[in-house]
Amino acid sequence: MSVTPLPRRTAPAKNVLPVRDARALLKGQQTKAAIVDAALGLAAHIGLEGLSIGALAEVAHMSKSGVFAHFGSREELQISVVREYHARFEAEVFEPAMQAPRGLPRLRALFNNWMQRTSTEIDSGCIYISGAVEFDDRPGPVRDALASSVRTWLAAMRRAVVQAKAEGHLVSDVDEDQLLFEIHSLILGLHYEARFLKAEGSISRALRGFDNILAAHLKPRAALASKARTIPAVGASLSPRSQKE
Amino acid sequence: MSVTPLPRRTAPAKNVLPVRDARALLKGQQTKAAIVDAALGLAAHIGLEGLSIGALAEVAHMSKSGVFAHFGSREELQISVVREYHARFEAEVFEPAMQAPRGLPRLRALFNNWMQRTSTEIDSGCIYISGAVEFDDRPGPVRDALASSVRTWLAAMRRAVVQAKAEGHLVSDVDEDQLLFEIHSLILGLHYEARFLKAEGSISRALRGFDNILAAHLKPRAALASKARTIPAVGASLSPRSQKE
DNA sequence: GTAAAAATAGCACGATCGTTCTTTTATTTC
DNA sequence: GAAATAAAAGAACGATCGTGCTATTTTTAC
Repeated sequence: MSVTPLPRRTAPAKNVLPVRDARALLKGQQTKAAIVDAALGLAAHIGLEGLSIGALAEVAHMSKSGVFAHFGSREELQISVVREYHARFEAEVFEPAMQAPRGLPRLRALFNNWMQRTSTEIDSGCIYISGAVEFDDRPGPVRDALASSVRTWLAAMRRAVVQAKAEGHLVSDVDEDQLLFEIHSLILGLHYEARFLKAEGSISRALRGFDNILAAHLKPRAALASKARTIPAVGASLSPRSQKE
Repeated sequence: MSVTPLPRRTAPAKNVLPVRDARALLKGQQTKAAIVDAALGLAAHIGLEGLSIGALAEVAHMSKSGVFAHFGSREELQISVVREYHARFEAEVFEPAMQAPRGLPRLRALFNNWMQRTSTEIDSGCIYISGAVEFDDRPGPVRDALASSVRTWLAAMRRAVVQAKAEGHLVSDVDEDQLLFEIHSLILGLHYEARFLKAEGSISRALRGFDNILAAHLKPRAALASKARTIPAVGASLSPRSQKE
């Protein structure tokens, strides 16, 4: 909500057009980021559709019009929230898992982070799940942004499955789309049980489900130690290019 | 929407208090049923939270206050919708499956009907899934009604698993809660892929997932033909009592 | 038929919604 | 510093929300 003001630039650039980088954001960009942050917290609880500019202005300690001016429309605000969620998902779920060695370990890491993000964390309402329900019958740019982000993430998971096959950790006749579907389903089951039914032990059921799925496709004695450990790439991104190497 | 008026009773009962049964509903009850029917159709598309009395009045060709008078509050309307969905779910998913012989066949039938209800049918937005997302952070009577219905249904599915074990179709060390979780997850995955991502082949992926789950727990050569086929109970209900026998 | 009762419509209320326009304040540029 | 510009606030709009109250119409009971 409150963003500590950054120190002013002591030596202003000589350019006619001011250089605005991450360290010296214009005031407007700072507050916009703060608004989106607050909006994300709100949307995690009441959904993208429940997000109202009035309520957002209140938690951001601003006027309605002050908030509105940054986006121009409620739809643009919702899209900004989706984009921000995408960025955080990438930074907190995808990137840390890229540190794990390629193949099964990385797939496990991705699944673990995904589980945590979906059910355990504070403000853990998952926009990708609640948004899917809110926008499955509602075409438009918000739905498009949401679907695009989800597909990007699912594609990343799919690549991890393909790699686990390539590394010889999984048998070669495994259907990656089927595996992806079953894994994704477990996450949805976890979210449902943990957040709505408030059931105990959902995490361990999801974990066991993951093991059950993989058990059917594990190479009997995979050359887990024989393969050289690849050094994880820095600055990994959800886009396929950087996960390639 | 339109309910064909029932023929008047030709011979009115002699009782002081009129006997009102299903064949001779008071006008009010008829229109209330019609309203709830329209509300269910609306809620299937835009969710229980998106349901507004004004929009409902419009599709029901009534005035706002005319609709409102039947429920007294929006919350009561939402609860009525949940109850109606419960009744239909029981009639269209549970009861037909009870015709199948106890054990694995019945479990399969339940899953098949569940899949169909969730993804295939017209107006197929599932209140149990959308409602879970809308009310996971919102305590109150609507959430309670929703959770109660879902738990009743999940308990029925669980009994079917237990029976499949008792019938010797599944190995005896199967964890029914784990199995139930994984099956439920498949339904959620199907709903997500089919309704939000508009993916092709979701049904067959869910079916294959179901087979994969069961494959790990199937009795090698179960006495499928040796067991006597039990005659299905008439008037089966989601409540455990009537499924017992 | 008539009288009682139930069902529905009509109207208005305060609140909140997203949005627009104008004015004031804060920040940047020089 | 002053001038130019960006950011935020303020006020108001038409719409819609759920809900209450009062008529009017329709259905019941006799």
